Amino acid sequence: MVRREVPNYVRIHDTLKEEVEKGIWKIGQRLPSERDLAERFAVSRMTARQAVTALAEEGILDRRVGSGTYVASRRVREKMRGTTSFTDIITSQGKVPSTEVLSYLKTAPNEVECEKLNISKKDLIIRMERIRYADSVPICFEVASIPYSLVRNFDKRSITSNFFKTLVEHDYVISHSEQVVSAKKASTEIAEYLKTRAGSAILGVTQVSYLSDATAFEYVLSQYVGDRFEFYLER
Amino acid sequence: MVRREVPNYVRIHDTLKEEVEKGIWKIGQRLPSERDLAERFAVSRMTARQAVTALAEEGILDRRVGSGTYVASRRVREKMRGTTSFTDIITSQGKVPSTEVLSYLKTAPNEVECEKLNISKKDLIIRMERIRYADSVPICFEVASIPYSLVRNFDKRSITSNFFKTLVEHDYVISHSEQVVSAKKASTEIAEYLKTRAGSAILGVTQVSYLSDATAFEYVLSQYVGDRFEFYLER
DNA sequence: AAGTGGTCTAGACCACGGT
DNA sequence: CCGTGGTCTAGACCACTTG
Repeated sequence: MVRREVPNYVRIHDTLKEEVEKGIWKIGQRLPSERDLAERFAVSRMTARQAVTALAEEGILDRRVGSGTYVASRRVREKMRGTTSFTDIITSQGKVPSTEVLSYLKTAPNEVECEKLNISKKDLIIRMERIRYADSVPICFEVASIPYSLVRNFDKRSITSNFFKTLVEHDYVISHSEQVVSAKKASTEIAEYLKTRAGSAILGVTQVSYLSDATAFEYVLSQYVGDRFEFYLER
Repeated sequence: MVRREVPNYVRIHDTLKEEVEKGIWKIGQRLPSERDLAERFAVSRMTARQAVTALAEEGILDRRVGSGTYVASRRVREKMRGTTSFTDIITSQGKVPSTEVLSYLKTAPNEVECEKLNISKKDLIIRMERIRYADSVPICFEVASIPYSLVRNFDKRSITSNFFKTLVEHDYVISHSEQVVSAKKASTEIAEYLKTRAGSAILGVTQVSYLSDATAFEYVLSQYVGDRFEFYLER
């Protein structure tokens, strides 16, 4: 066996996923059987199967016993992704997302930030306030806090825009996030930022995101204008 | 091979899960290796592995390469369960949940109900309005709609209380649900039901639940008092 | 060095669906 | 009937941790 950096089943998974995205396999179309895929990739059926299993769990493929494996509908595929990023959600609605950075500070963490990020009061954080827009309409005000130790060597732009992507490019492995969703009323300050009235309904989301070693790398407090945004979830 | 109703790996999964719940394997304790489990259940390692894989994906077990498979912490296990039922959430906060049924009708569906439940205007539904309490404090007003065809042979009580359990007992297989979460303000009527002020913040959740054959079996519109309830999610 | 989980093989039999 | 996915076997080698 040749020395591999990536397991065969991951390679097959990625290849098939790419082929579905490129439209080589159309929605609803039947893929080659597991036996044929095994032959194509020169692996055993169990290995090909492991790749297909992952794709089916991601909602990209749909298995039917006795019939075959099919490309799942786009609707199912998008649903399976679950709550996606702000950028993705706005884009999928045919609108143009944008972000205004109101502030960007290197500072000492407050008590909530210490607790959520599991750091000490002596540590430092980057704290930034942003407003997110869809077609120039303000949708969300958010405060993001990031341990400074993690981003010491990053430039500002790689933190303020697509921070997740930056982390991945530096070989950090993002694991999961916890969210708490609640409803409240807009404060005068927030209402002004979001061009709505004080006391209007706000959807509040606090999110803590973790790396694979269980380090909390970001704590975000978001406030969405109630009548301009809603979350879709599936379980 | 003996005729099986249940695959071996499911049987092994269920047995191990039960043993973890009973405390036969304590939190943090190492389980027998996959090879030992295979021997114990008289199956191949791949089959034992399939059971352990499922348990690891459920967050019940924690695999460590080169070390072993361990019982995950309760915290992880509970988080993995994701948003649980109202009853579970309230109970876990040490409060007593209760439900008041305001109305229970067999009636024609409105347009939203037809769309969400994928039925025709000629079909009938059961529609019920309920208020849910934690320690006698109103938390939520909800309207639930269920296709009548599905519950023709059920008595009222088996529908109004723990409907999901009733379905399972009648061999229906519940698959998944879709939810949309939003924030709005309380109407005068809802505020009265929930003993709060008109215009106070409300967390709105609409949920459509599906059986394994993709039949929608329940559409629920819930309105939670914003300052008495919040949702926890993990992805 | 010994044991663990991660990956993989080259087969096999089954129930189910009709591509 | 024939091909499909679902399940299963009895091995194997690897990289990793050290119970």
